Amino acid sequence: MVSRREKKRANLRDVAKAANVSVATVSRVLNTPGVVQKDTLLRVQNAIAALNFHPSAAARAINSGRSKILGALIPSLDNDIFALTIEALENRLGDYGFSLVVATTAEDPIQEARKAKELVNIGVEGLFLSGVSYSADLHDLLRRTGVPAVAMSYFDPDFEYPTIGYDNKKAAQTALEHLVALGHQRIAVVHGPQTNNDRTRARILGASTQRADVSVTYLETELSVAGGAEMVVRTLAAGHGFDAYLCVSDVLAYGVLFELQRRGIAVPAAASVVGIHDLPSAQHTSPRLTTVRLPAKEMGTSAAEALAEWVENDIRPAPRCFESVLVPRESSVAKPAS
Amino acid sequence: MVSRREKKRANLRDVAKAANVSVATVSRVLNTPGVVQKDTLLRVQNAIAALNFHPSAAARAINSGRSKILGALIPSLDNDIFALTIEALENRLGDYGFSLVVATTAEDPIQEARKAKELVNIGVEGLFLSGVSYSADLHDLLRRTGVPAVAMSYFDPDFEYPTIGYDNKKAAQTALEHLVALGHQRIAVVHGPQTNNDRTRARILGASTQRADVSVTYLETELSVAGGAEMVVRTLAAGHGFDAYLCVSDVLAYGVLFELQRRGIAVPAAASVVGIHDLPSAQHTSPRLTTVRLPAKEMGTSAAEALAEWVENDIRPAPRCFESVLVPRESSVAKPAS
DNA sequence: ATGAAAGCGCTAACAG
DNA sequence: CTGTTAGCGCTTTCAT
Repeated sequence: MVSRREKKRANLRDVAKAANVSVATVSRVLNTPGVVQKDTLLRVQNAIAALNFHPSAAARAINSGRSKILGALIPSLDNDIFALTIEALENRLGDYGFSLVVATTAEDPIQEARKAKELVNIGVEGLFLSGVSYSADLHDLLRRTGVPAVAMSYFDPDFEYPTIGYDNKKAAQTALEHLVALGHQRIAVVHGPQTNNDRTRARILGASTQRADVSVTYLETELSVAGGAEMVVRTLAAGHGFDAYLCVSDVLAYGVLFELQRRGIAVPAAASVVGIHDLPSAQHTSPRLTTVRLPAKEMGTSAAEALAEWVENDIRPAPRCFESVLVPRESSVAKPAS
Repeated sequence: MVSRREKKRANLRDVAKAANVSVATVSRVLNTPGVVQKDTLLRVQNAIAALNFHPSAAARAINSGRSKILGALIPSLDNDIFALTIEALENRLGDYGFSLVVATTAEDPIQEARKAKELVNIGVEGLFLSGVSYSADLHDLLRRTGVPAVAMSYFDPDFEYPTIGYDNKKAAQTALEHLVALGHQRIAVVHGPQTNNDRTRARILGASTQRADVSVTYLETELSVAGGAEMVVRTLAAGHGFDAYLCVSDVLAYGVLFELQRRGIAVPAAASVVGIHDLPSAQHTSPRLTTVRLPAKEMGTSAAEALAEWVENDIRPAPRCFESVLVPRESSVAKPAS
């Protein structure tokens, strides 16, 4: 194996020498090509190509104070929930010349703060947060360093940082109202851990009703397909009989749907199931999943633009709320008169 | 809003001044604390804390030539297939002090080469590749720059770069043999696009048999749940009658399973379905999905260690092949005698 | 329009 | 054990 330091990369000086100009000129053709004479420009560009020169990002960063790197703090990649958003972020950021470094936090504030610090230390110019509940440590870090940050997946115009997300409470409300309108009265709300998860808490808040003839039972489990399945096993064992399951995430809904079917409980005939998110596969389950669509991709794209503009042009983005919309499909149906 | 450039970050010199030592000493307490005297050490550390000093990654990189950043080129985050691996990569890399920047390529060699170049330009010290088929451009880039790279999701001990993955052909073979052993004779092999995807090609190769009494039909579709579903719609419309569907990825299997059920074709009674991968949710579908387990997480962890060691200690990792194992579940069953 | 030269924040000899 | 001093590769005045 050849050593990987065989021939060192060409640098500004090399190019300057080759093109018979000063390093300053080379730097100019790189950054402000407009101000250099046509023929020198060409000569330098040729030298650059010939030497296969690529400016060192580090050296550039040290001078300009710009790393062109943004960081994203996300709970997990374990499920599709964030993957779509991350992909959208990365794609849009590319257009702005930013790279994205991803750090997972497992929804743990300690880890979140630690990873945030690492990101700042490697020089990220901005941060994407998931939700608005973060530790005092993270808060301090952001204040001290002044690193711009936008929070995604949540909307709160009063939050310290711009939020680009959706109204989680309303989304859950929409789902619940759908179920109530369908005549369901004993409703199970299946959700993930509330600790450190403001999205979940907001959705739980939304999944409630004043109506006396409707009972809502809140069931906490792991935020995963497995968690949803396990919840069904547990409620059935406890003898609960629910008309409908409102799952605060599609991932949970999948688990609930599958497990109900496995137990011979027909969906939607014997129980309705609705989710929140509208993951790509929600329209392919059998029956297809009724859910409230959260525009993960659009949100990612928008957040990317917002933070890029902020970092690049110092224009602080306005908070933005994407609408969530009910997508009625076959997993929910009117309760048969009993 | 306060400007984010209010008070400039403290630097080495500031700390040196505050601690009444030279910059070299400060640098030492940062890198080789062992060699500096106890009390000076303390003094410097206090100054560091007091000034809230954080070394500049860029400056460090420019000197040491080390960015402590690794890049990953992956086809997509759209489905769970790579998400688990990425998460494992990121987690393990953290232990080595490396950050991970993720770039998606949409399985397009042009994009792959472009993103690889970007990654190299921002100074990544190593690259994670997905599979072993990459463009001449990428190849050149790697040769020229000498950036270490490991290829994941594929095993080929003769590949130019170390591969850390699994035997895709064998995995498909395992799945097919399972189906054949069950007595199935008309088998549909559902797969994603072969173009630029060596994993898919290898699996297709594996999903074949010499037996004259078994017919295998290859069906190409989009690599997604939607693709699997659409395939079923198409084959049914064409009047095909298959005993079993061998889906070269769980994602496809989900789509096939769901769509068959929607059409009233009972799985496994009327048709068996098997996948490859064993995604976390495969054990929760109804019926649970028979699949061949590919250890995505372990592979990610291992690849992280391999590349970290290579970059850090210049020890080129040996190729590594993880075993795939059949996980028989309820979606496949012996063909009823007809 | 171009060049000379002074750094950016840090590491790494080399002295002491 | 600690300080001095060169750079690393680039951007940026300030001259010319």
